[in-house]
Amino acid sequence: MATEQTKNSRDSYHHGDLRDALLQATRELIEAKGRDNFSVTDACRLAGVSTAAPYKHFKSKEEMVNAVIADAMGRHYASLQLDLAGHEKGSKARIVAMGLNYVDFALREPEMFKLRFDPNAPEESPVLKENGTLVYNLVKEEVRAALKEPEVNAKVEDRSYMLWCFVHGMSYISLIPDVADKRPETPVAVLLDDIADRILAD
Amino acid sequence: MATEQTKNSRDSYHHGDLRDALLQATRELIEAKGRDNFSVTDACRLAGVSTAAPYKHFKSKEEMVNAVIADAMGRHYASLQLDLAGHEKGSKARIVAMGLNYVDFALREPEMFKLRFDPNAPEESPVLKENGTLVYNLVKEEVRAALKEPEVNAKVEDRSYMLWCFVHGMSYISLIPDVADKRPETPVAVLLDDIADRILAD
DNA sequence: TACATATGTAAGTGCTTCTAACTTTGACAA
DNA sequence: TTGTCAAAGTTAGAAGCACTTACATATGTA
Repeated sequence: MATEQTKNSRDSYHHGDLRDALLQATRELIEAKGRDNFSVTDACRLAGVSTAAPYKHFKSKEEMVNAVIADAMGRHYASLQLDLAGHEKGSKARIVAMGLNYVDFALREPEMFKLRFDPNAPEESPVLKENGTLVYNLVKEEVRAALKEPEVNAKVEDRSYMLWCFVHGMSYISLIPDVADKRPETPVAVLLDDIADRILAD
Repeated sequence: MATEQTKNSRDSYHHGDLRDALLQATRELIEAKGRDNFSVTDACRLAGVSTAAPYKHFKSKEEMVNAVIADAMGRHYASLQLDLAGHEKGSKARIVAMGLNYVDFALREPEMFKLRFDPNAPEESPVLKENGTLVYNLVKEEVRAALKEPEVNAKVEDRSYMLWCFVHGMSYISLIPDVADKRPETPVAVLLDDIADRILAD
């Protein structure tokens, strides 16, 4: 009897969980064809509903995409927590792990990564700002501990920002087509370890 | 008599220099309203022609945008040459100047900067790749000289890449809305000088 | 069982990119 | 000076898009 109540497949007039289905379709389509080639119509086709259906769940295409970005940030944050768990707090290894996690996510979900930092309607999405602050505070706290500073002072701010700039740039550059010839042989993890030493040095 | 021949303003059936006018309109509109909100129709309105006119000069909207990006890269390269002129070859100041130039361009033409590194149809635009290689070779040569290495070896490759990652990330981060609270008080130029020391150190 | 509400559809508006067929203009050869 | 052609505009329209309105159907609850 209980199994009768959940009808996820499209065997009736009502979908069951269209909101999620649309988010998934949106994410897959954006990741497959790029932000510029995504259309709500395509997402509807994938979910098997009419083109008007999404507007019962989202105000606009923009809001749909923003919801997908927020989802991606959730996944990113979860994977970060997982990666951090294996390293001792205040260790350089932990900082390197954070950097690697950042780069890995960019490679895993390039379109999500790019959209996260260049959304169409930034001011509409305070979720992104909160998420960013949350993660960046984590970075600063790690840097503070690694530098053995009693508090997050100007020095910690500077070094944290340097690390972020480096890791962010490395991630973005990894996504640019045709830069394979510019990337050195040295593996990403080694480069990260190296730069961490340099930035954490006095 | 000679003045009669050049008719740049739209006082006749033929425009005179529609291609350039469209490129300028495209650039202005993208920079003003963002890549996602640019339409060829708008560019036509600005240039004062019908919506079919652009297709006598460009194959598609994509090609139009790519041409505008290529233009922007030309301006960027010119400004780089200008900024380099004032500094001695092989000096750290010259490397810092390159970084500052990069960040400045991103701030000056944010949409062009973002599009340059995330175009819609990358494979169609070998111009971008050539431009990138040209500039990056400049960086590597500067780093080689600063490190006093006889040639561009693995060490030079690594350090150049580190510098690029940092500067690229710094530029991108400067364009993210609502990160003012994360940016340290320390001026960009000082941070660049600091990181250059760290990356060029043994 | 009645009904309010949530969630779907069909149809249509106005915008978009891009094409096809036509018109105007300027350049150049006879 | 004039005829012809290619270049560079035009208008009209096809196909696809985001989104709205009015309507249909299902679900939960009194």
